[in-house]
Amino acid sequence: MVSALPFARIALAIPVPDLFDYRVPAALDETVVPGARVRVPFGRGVRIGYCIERSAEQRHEKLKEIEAVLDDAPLLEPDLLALVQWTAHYYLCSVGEVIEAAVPKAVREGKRRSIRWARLLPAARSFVDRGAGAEGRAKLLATLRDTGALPLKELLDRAGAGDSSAKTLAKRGAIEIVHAPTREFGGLPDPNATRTPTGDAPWRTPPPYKLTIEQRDAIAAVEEALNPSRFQPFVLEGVTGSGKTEVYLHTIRAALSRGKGALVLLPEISLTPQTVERFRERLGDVAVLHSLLTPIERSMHYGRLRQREVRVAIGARSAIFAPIPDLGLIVVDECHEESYKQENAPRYHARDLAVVRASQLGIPVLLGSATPSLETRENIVRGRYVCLSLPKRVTGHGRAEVEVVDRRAESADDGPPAMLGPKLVMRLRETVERGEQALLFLNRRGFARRIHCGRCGFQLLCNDCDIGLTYHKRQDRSLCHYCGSIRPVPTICPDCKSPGISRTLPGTERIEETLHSIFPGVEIGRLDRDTATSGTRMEEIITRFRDGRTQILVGTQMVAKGHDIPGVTLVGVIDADVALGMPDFRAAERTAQLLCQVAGRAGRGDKPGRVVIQTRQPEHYALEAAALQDLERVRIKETAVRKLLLYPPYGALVRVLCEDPDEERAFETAETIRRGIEKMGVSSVKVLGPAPAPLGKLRGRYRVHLLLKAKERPPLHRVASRVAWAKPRWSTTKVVVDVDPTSLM
DNA sequence: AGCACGCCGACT
DNA sequence: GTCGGCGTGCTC
Repeated sequence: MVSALPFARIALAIPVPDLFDYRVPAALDETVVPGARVRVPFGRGVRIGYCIERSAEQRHEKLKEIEAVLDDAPLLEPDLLALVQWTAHYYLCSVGEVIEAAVPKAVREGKRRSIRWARLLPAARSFVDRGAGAEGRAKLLATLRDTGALPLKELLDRAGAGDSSAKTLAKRGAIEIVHAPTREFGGLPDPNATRTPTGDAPWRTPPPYKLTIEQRDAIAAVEEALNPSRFQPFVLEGVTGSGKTEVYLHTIRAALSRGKGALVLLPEISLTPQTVERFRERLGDVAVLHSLLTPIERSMHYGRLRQREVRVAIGARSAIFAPIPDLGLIVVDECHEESYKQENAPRYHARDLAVVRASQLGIPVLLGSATPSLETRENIVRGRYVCLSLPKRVTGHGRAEVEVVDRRAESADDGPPAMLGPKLVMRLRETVERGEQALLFLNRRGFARRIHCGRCGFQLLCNDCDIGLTYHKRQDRSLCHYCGSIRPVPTICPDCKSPGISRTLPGTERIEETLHSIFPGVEIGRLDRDTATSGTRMEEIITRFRDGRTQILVGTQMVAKGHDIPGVTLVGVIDADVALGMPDFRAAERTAQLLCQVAGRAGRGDKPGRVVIQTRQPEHYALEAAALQDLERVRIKETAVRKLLLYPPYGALVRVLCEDPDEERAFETAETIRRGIEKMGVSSVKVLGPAPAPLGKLRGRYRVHLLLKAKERPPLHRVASRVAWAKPRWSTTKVVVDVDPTSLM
């Protein structure tokens, strides 16, 4: 008997800082252990919670008793329990809230419709039986030979054998027993799937090409941290096509061959069937966790990982909490991607949690990107992260030639500039005439971003949001890109009754139309949220482009990030100033990253690529950096400003957002919070605001924010914690505390 | 977060 | 008269 502490501290999915204490009845004394899922009385109902620790001290008058423990074994292993607690503390939310985000709903609610299946293994063919009980085993095998796989219970019934026969067969390698959903939920995932190889870990299919020296060096560096295992973050820096994935695959295999599991994080957007297939092809069975899974499928993958039936998990943000026993390696691909930051509670950053989880476990973590963030770069400079570079493109072609076009010069003579300037049109024409393909990027969808009166200046705005409506021509309607509300477009100005309604600031829809008129007969494609309405639609558009049917493809972020869009000989950036003009201290960095990413699509096969970037600020360092494909320039340029203003990576940032349908209340709340902070007298924490957020109103709620900055994190965390757990004066006001915000909108 | 209690306005 | 709006407080 280990401990018999009389109480247990339970995490519930309620946004209060404290755990809830309960008395542990004698019957449950041995099963209420940290990580156990329990049912407890709460208020006048019951709830599911998680034991965080046992305790000796009664810190509450009247304690209720735990009603039941809901699983045979604790649901959360010690490693995840530690991660979940760290997350709650750091991001200022309750442990229960983190668990709610970490564990699939169907698992939390115990809806695991998974059963034990028996499946025939190849070894059964050459299986020679001997010893006692051979008869039962033979019957069992014969039954299984007809079907390949059966639910264990059904198999035993049909064969009239006991489950000890099955156990023996499993031990001798003739069959295996795996957890999988019941037949009505899809049965075994793939009866013929190869299990993730362990032991000698042979490739399921061999590598497609010989590794470069840089790849081999990178793999060796990670392997060195794998054996013996130690905490070490690595940054794998390399452009698209430089062979990052091959490094992931080799290092994962190295982890597997040491009996360890591996976790791969990808941005949701690049978690496509092709990517997943690539991992499956080489590694065998992997658990895939993405947003389109049904609850039961999620639950199934969760169970298979927990049972060690699969040793590799691939998933988006929330997969950072995947239950992988003996985790040996974490990979975060495209680690600069902002989609790793969750934009609602718990507002964690999966890339940062990956480093935390690796540190807690004492294992290496591999952060891959062509354009690592300044935070990551700074960690390299400070020697915390080891940088591994893959400079060359495996596929051969060299760096693209980048032309930065000054749109002010182009438009000097004849009136307002066309979105497609003469230089870009010329390059497009050359490309089309050569029968090659071009990719055009504009970070603005719809036909026109601004609908306004040419006479009095009236602009059509959203009723609920502080933003102008965008005209969409195909639907002939205007819509709000934040709340999605739709309105008809007036033909006369509602203000001055003049008939001159203008639609300016062209988006991708408009560009597509213009291209049709400039290049009649040429197939033009468009890839944005309006055309790629589903995964299938998106694949269709990309496939048409890959096949060469589409000659020019226009698109938003979608053409820059993720998605397997092939290289082209011309990449055009229609308006680099869109990203540069964002009201955010990261605007320059983001612009440079984005431009480098689109430019990275230029060059195909042995044909060199050409990039044309249109801008009104050609002298801006973000554009210089993009032209030279050198993000280090951005880091060096930004250093002074960010140091001075205490912005990351030279300071820690917390954003406090106050929302209320009443503007006055939103502002008052922010003001009260500011005064409260000042009263704390923590001089090292600087408070900016209250100020209206850049999106001053969203979905009918006014938004006022504060920005808290500090050179050192601990005092900032203390202040932020006070703010996070204080109750606002009005029940209609929502106060959001965002630690390490990525968006300041 | 839920959920109940409680206190004021406009309906059968 | 009461139905229901949401503002307030509590949950171990």
